[in-house]
Amino acid sequence: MNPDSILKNIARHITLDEQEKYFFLSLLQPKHAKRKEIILQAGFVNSDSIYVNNGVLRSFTVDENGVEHIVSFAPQDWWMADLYSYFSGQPAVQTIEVVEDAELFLLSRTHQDLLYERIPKFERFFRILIEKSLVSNQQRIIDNLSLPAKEQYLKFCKRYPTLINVLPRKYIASYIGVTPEFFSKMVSSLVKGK
Amino acid sequence: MNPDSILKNIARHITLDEQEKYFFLSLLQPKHAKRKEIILQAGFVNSDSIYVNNGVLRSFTVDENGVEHIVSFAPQDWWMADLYSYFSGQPAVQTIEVVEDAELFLLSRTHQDLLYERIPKFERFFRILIEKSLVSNQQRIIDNLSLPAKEQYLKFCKRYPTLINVLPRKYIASYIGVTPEFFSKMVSSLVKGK
DNA sequence: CGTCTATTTGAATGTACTCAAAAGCGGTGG
DNA sequence: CCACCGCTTTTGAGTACATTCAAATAGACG
Repeated sequence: MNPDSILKNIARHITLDEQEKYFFLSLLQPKHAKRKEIILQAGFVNSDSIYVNNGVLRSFTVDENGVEHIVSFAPQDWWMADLYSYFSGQPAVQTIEVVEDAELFLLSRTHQDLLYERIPKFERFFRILIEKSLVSNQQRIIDNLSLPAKEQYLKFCKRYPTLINVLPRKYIASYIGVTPEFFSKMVSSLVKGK
Repeated sequence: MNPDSILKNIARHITLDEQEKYFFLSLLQPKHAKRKEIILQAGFVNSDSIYVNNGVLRSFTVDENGVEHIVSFAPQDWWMADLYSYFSGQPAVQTIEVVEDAELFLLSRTHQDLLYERIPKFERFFRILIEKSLVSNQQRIIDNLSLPAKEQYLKFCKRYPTLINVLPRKYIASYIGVTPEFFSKMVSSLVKGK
């Protein structure tokens, strides 16, 4: 499995020499995973940060009525985890599942701590990741409060153009927070004009 | 203005000696602010982290129809900022306003960087703060997707018991994402029994 | 006491949901 | 290659949740 992409991902924020690169890569656990495969099951502790080398993941919760709610998608070059569980050590509230066959790199919490110790720059790297997630989560909350479903969908299209034709529509519906039925009607009303 | 509370806040995550405490406090700018006062105006760059020594703040955005949407409240002992602006240096999307007369400590970005340099432990402190915000924001997104307005309100009551009788109801309505009119009907239907 | 703002109430409307059923689509095995 | 199965998407009717607009009522403060 080719680690070029993850090294490039890191190089965007911090600079590593050859030895550091090597050490970092030695901490990763590569994993191939097929569509529908569960990477993390809600209720279990999430002890890995997951990097998506290619493929697509989704994370979701299941409410008391058994309805799934998609929290986020992770396309190529994204990191994913149930951060609540990851930070607190408590059982995860989210499930992480493969949407499109994927090559992943797993970085365990233990290895991550080791990494911080040996190459403190990585503190900075992951801090920046977290900062960015926080900002984008906040923006999502704002959109949720401000925008009707239609506009949230349009925004989604702009933001994840590569995902629109890859994801089942019902996943997009769930992400936006509407039923698949309503989503279908909404999209067809958009196409027809207005 | 008494800095005991902010020192206790920090002591929850990192340990400081007397000299470090003194240095930290020297970087803070105390500020008294009255109800309705704007601490940060959307459109301007947010270059301070704001600690609420007492009183209450709110942050909100204004949509294209001029409707306010409350992103978060900061009661006593909380930190607040427009993190998008703070991290990126771009104009803020949120406005921060005083809800109850407040005593604040402002920590400028410059001073915060100085702090990181002189007392690296603070990197850890603020990283933990950000991690916690991220987790709670994610939980809010999940609630938004999963729960009807009624249950979101009940959850809000449990989570911020001290705020319920302090905040104007229309602020809580806005935070939850409903109109004040609907909120009023919803609450009275809850009181009457189901 | 009067003014300003927050809250409540009501009627009409719109947005989104539920349930049921039909239609589409992709893969698999005969 | 076609028929069937399982799953996704669409369609429609009826319903529930939430909004808008207008107006009345209640509170807070000078």
